[in-house]
Amino acid sequence: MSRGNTRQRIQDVALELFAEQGYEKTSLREIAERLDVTKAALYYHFKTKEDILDSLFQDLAAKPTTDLIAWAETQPSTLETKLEILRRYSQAITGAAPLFRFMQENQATMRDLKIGDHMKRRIFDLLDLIRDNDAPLVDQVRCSSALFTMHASLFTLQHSDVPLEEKSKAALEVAQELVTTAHRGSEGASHGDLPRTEKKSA
Amino acid sequence: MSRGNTRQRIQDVALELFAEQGYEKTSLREIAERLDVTKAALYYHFKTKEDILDSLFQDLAAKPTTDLIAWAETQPSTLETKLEILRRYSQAITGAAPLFRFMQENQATMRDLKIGDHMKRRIFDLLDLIRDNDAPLVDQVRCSSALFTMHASLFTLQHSDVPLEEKSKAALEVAQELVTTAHRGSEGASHGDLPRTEKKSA
Amino acid sequence: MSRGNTRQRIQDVALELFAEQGYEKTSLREIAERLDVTKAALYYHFKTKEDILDSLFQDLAAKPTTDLIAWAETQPSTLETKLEILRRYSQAITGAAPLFRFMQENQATMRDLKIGDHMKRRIFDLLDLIRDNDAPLVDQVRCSSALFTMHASLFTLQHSDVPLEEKSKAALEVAQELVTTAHRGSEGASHGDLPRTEKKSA
Amino acid sequence: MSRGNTRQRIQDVALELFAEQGYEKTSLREIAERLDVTKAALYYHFKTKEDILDSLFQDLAAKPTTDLIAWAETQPSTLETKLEILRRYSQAITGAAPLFRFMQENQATMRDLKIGDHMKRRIFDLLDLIRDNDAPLVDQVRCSSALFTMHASLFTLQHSDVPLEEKSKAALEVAQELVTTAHRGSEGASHGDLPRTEKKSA
DNA sequence: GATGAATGAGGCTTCATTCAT
DNA sequence: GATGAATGAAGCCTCATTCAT
Repeated sequence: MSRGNTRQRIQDVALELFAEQGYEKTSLREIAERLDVTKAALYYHFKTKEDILDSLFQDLAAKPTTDLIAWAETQPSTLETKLEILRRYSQAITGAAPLFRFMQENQATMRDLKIGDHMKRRIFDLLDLIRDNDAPLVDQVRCSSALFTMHASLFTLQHSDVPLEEKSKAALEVAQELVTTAHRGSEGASHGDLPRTEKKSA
Repeated sequence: MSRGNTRQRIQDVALELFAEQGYEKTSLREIAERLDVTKAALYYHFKTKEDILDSLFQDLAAKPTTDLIAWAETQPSTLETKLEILRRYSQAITGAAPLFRFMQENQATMRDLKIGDHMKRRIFDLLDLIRDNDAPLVDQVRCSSALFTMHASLFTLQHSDVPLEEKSKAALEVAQELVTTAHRGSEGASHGDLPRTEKKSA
Repeated sequence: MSRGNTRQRIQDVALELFAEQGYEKTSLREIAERLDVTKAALYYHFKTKEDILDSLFQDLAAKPTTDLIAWAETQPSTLETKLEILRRYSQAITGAAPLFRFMQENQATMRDLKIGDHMKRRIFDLLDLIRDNDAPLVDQVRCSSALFTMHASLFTLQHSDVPLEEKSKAALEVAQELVTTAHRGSEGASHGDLPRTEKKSA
Repeated sequence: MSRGNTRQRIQDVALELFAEQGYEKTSLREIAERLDVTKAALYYHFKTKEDILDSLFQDLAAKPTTDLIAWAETQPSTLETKLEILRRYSQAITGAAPLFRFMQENQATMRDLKIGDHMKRRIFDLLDLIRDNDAPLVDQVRCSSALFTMHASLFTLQHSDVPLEEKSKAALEVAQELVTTAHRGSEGASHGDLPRTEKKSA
């Protein structure tokens, strides 16, 4: 019956509960009960509670974000690259939505967790690829905001009627618009026409 | 020395610790020790742990946001009004920064707390005053994003060198820009002069 | 009923159980049950399990041994002094018999405990006051043996019929004899005949 | 490589860890990990944790001590015999040093272990062969002390610079001296002045 | 206005052991 | 000859809360 899949099942249930209730409020007892297994069984598969979370991070978020950053670092720092970074990041987030939701909503907790540091570093790396450190503060905020928009729009608000994918698409659009504006700004320059990001969707 | 101000001191320390470490990870023991007082003393001033948090909310966030919403509801739903809402909200946030930071970073926890509901309601009220429910999804995301931008820019990122007030100002600017874009979009078409917030950085 | 004496009662029961069963095999649950109190109550009075043991050490063994060493350091390093050290140490041990028995029988455990170090240091201090570092190995062993004799004779063997005080006295006597022999040896001296330790009593 | 020797390797590692850390604090997990084997493998070779210890006792200590006692029982109860017993016991101890060290340092634990009883019996048997039950208490303590001296001198003190064998030799010498003194005393008989050790305290 | 003492619930973790394969 | 998976018991500890004083 419970063949080799227990580890996976633990991860599934844990992610669900962590995302739903938060890390602290989810006890190993609860996870175990949900799986009809003893707490000790969890410890056969994972060394600590934090380890369960770490494994989720490794399995769901580590590779995509690492790959994205690696790819981005080989690209020229053009607007097109930045927009593509956002698009790919949007995909990464959507592909591991519950985990990213968890991170959004448990930031205080994350500060003492290994994955807190990991993620922080990665997000800063992304940010650095998107923004220009010499640009005016407003432009930098635009870029941060681009990232937060994607995080927050998906999880914080529950336009429950709208499917995730549409929200994701809309968030990406707004994020790209923000980065475009920032990019245009830091380039200095005069160009008659506005960054009509809306064109894309037209 | 510690005359009638113990209640206040409890609030101060609690807010500091809640913001720094999160709600769950801050124990009453810790608060009491910091004040050189017994846990039981806390219970003389507050009925429960959650009560301490609620009192902070009442004292720091309730009035400003309630007032803001009340005021906003008496205004016409013009772009100017919306921009003013953002400005005032920016002030409210900055005036109670640690508390808002706490909310940002403890969203999962907030879900089971009274003030979680309170704040959620208020933010949705604000959102409703800013966005047009019939507008395209992208515009709605712009408006949400405006709010999140103000929340997130202040607390999540540590441009530690930049003073809070400048960050606050920049965030407001981006937020207003987002709402302006959204507004322009939902109004359909023709409007002679854009609220070119970008001018400032020019 | 349980007025201010709970702390004391915890110590009493703990010492009894630690001595009887060993440190690891005595659980806080057991101590609590014996006192008809909850485990949490123990934690009101002591920060950790180890703390209970430490407090016993402080209350029963620290002062006597510290005093003894302090006194001994003010004395000349004569045989009389050494014999008096043994006498006083014998008293210290007998006065805190269960604790010393505990130490004897839980040496492996003591290695990871704070009091392990403390006691080790103290015993080595005593040893240094009794033996001569330049003396032949045999004499050094005599001195160590003197100390061990007092420890071991009291607790390891259960001549259950013989009262503690007589055992204590006999052990002291043997210990003093050993140190006397050692002392005579290190004093140089020429004695054609074998180290007839027996001479001493002649 | 690891042919039929796994059982042996388990014993080796277990003895090392038991002696180093104590019985309770050494877990089967730790032993298994050191051997790069699963805990379950240990159970193929031994029925319980205690069984591992017992096997060590059987393989290292049982035969030598049994033989020693058997031999001693065939001998006349002269001083020479006693001194020879000590010599042989010294060899036994030195030959299984880690195991004897373990016993020394885990006496509390040994009380609930099968080998605790075994060893206790054996040591008492030895003691009975060495001492005279009708002798004065002091002489009996001398004999116990002789045994303890050999145990303790080897393991408790770390004259780390002195090689084990020299310590062993010195300890044996002191032990023999103690027994000699005791023997001369219990022989009662005619020697002008008794070993009136009590004089000292007079 | 606050303390001292205690509780009950529950947290994470570790252990020796089992058993089907 | 050994593993993989799991269990049940128990360990230490922390927490929010209560209440008599």
